[in-house]
Amino acid sequence: MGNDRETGATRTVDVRVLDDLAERGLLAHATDLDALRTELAAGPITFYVGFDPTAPSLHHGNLVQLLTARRLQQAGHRPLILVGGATGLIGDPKEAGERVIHGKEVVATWVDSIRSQVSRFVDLDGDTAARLVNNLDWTANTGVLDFLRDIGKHFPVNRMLGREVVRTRLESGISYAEFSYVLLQAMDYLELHRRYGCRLQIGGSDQWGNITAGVELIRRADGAAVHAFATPLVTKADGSKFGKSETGTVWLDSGLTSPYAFHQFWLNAEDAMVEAYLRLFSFRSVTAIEELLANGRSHPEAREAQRALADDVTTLVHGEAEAESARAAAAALFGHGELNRVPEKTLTAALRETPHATWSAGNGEPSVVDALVATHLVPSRSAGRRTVAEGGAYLNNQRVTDPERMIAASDLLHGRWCVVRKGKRFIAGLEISPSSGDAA
RNA sequence: GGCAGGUUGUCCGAGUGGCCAAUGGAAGCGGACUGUAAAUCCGUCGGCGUAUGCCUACGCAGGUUCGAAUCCUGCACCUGCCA
Repeated sequence: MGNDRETGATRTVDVRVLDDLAERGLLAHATDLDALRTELAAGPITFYVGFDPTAPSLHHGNLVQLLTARRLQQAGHRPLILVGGATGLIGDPKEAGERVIHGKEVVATWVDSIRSQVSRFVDLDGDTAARLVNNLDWTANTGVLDFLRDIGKHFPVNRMLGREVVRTRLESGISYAEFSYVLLQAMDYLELHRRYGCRLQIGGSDQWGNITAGVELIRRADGAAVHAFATPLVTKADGSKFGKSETGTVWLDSGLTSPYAFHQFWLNAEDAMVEAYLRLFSFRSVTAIEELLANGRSHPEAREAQRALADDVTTLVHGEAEAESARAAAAALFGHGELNRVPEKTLTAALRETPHATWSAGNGEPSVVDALVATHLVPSRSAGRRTVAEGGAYLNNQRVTDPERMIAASDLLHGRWCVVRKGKRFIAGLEISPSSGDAA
């Protein structure tokens, strides 16, 4: 990359960024690519990507756009990361139906948490420092008349009605608020274009309609030709949504999805898709990825590509230390050695990474079903009994077939832990704590 | 506006008075095989529960009946034909 941070002189840019993005499969839709390539090569440009606060955290799907912003920044361009304090109050229309509208205070707290979350993916200092923006700053004081005259006047309703989402929602119903969402997002681009000279918007392919609306608004309102491209929807090999059936949404917030669970998610990527995921989510070069896969083909059981993917993405999102802990925990728990040979310190650290619970010895010996329920591996005692009946329950990696099987002191590893497993890959720790105080 | 048909479990879709928590398919979950992958095969699959048990459920509200997803009445929504 041709930046010369040391001298602080006129920055140069990596002229190959766009080709790299294309090679990684990151360009699902785009406006005039040749024009964009020329402009990106000519010097640093300002671009933007936006996220609406619909939850306290972003999830793995948002990562594609976030990392694409990072790639563009590393290539010498200036990111504007928009967190939609205004658009989040309205809601982007989706096919499933009208969104639940959240309280303003709630959305405000989500804006805050997402702003801090987003910060770790871009560089906030230096020549190409990223800037965090909030569209509430320019919408909050916009009067409805000005909005309708300056923005609304540029939107033909017949065109708006032709949009795919709107068409499907005309059947089930769509509120005026959601119908108007596109105007807000288009206005964002216009505003960022005017304020910061923003000339490129990126986003997920589901945002493409909103994105092009902004490009068009800028053309109509300011007569300027700006750019946009959309990243693809990440899918599994069969075309279904990636990350849908695993244990719910894969959040970037470590309080919602633990680094261990996050690491496991990537580690379980399908063989057929792991190369595509590496291109999309890792910062390894495409040639390095190809080499990694070529080397792995002779011994796929080592799943080197999955490990690289899980390590890379976990490091990006949670940092090297957390990635290392997650990796070490998996090694200890999924290793083929005896669990009681795992040193106490390692075992404790590993189980602390997984879902874990404490059982007070004062409650008597827990049964296997108790352990499954306590660690939330199953939602109820019935489900726990069913799991045991199906042969899917393990205590310290030994299958348990009797639902009445009690966990005795002799079962405990290092006198306090037992490793509870459901199926092949769901592991949890149960710590038996001596009933402090009254007993003993 | 008139006539006809529909509304069933996470989804699709059978079921026309008791044997119905409801055939079948998909998804999910577990097992076998593997590699914490895919495919395949097997099992499981409303909730709770130690239980031959309890609760909730066949659009909504009533009714008939010992007994209703199934029959009757009203209401809501969807589909087709006619105006």
